[in-house]
Amino acid sequence: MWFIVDPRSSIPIYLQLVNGVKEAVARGVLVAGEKMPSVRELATQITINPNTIAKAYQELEREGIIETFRGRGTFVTQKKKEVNREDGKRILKMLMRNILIEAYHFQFDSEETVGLFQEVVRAWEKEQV
Amino acid sequence: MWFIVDPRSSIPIYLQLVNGVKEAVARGVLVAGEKMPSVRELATQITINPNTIAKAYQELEREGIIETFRGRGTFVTQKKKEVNREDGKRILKMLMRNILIEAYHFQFDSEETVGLFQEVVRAWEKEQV
Amino acid sequence: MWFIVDPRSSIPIYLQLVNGVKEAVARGVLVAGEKMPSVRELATQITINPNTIAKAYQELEREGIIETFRGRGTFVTQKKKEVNREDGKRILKMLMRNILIEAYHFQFDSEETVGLFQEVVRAWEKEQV
Amino acid sequence: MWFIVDPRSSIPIYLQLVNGVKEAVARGVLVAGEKMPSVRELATQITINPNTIAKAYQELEREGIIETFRGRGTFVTQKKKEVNREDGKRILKMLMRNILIEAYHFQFDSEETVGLFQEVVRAWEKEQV
DNA sequence: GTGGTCTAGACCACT
DNA sequence: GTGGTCTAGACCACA
Repeated sequence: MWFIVDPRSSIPIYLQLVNGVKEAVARGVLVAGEKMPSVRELATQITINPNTIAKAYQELEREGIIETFRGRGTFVTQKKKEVNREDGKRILKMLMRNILIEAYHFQFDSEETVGLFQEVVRAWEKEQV
Repeated sequence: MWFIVDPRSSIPIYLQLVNGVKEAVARGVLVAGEKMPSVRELATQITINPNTIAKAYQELEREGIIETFRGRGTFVTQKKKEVNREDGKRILKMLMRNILIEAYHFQFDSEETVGLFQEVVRAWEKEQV
Repeated sequence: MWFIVDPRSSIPIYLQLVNGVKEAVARGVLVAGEKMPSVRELATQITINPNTIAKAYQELEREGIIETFRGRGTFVTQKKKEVNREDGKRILKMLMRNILIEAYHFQFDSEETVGLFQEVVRAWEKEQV
Repeated sequence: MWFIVDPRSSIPIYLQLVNGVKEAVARGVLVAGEKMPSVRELATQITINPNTIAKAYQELEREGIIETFRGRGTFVTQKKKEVNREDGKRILKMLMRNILIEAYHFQFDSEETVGLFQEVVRAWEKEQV
């Protein structure tokens, strides 16, 4: 299942859910148009308060990943959203820079780090549904 | 100076400080054995609550980046710390995976993402002091 | 047809219907005495839950826009309804005030906003059937 | 005071707060950089649950009207935010169109409606602090 | 049945 | 002291 939340993690539960859904969509586990479990359903399934689930869903809706239809439920967004790739590039670059900093302190040099990244990419591509 | 803290950012100020120092060390701006500014000094310099600086230093000490000698001050750690590279590998892989998820939602494919990473690495290497 | 309902919109579908009918009447597309499609008919035509259509018709009847004659169907109201213009004035003023607030946050000044309003009025008058 | 909320209104309390703050800012009652009352403070003052206030503040932050500084409080945004005036124009036009529809049903003709709008604008300008 | 709103009350991280 | 998160439990509007 794509929703494993660790209530003891320092990452807020609702964010774990948001990330989980984003990952599931990115991996193809959740496909466009697919119905999401209802707030209550998911809440009982993973024994999390419904309000917390709702908060996650609202955040996901703001990010354009899912959309809710009043009275009918919540669904993975159909149409590809418009993204600002320049913004994306800036954010990705920052994240990547952070990785290099972390890598340094774990005593990985640039070459090793690039190798590791390629390894992760290969694993990721195999995982795609 | 090597730290710019943005009080507007959603990242806690003390963490911005921690990251700033880690980056400065990684880039070679701060070198092993170098004296860090005192908490009080830094606090007035960047007009941040001293408690916040202290918390950042505490965290940096916990991570083994700096060390404090009572009465003498705080210094960038001399001896290379022992790190568990396996732990590091696990953490780096997770961060890299997250990048791939983010990249997907910004509509970057794997190839572009790898390219971007190599670009960032090259820029990083040039920046080294 | 004169109603386009967007199930994605945050405005409830039944209200979109109400507004659609009110607009059609105001524009002269629907004229006094004209027969409205039956709930059932409309429901299949625009694939909306009949209950939703019924709720919209109920609201329209409450507002005196349409009237139902049992066994004969639903019609756009014939006789001009009596309205409390003072109430109307109050409501319109409040709506207009809200527009000024929104305009401010979109960085339109009063003059521009009035100009825009006049533009909308001219467009509206041309649209009349 | 700029926070009068009617718990019996059909408009959600948190939205009434959002609109109230937007109005106060537009009128100049709240000025850039000014400190907002703390969530708890406002909650006790207007006897509304703190969570509800927090929700309103979060929405206002998303809209760029206010900004929060961790541990210090919430403030009216300093720098003018970048807005998409084209989007604004579209939204304002739609709101204005709705006014014309409402006006029709209250039996105001275009001329009267424009007159009323100008009246509201004049009153608005006088109200500015 | 679906999500949205609200309350009461608790705990925590940050400054 | 500040906002952020979470729970439990309730009520309501919408389809």
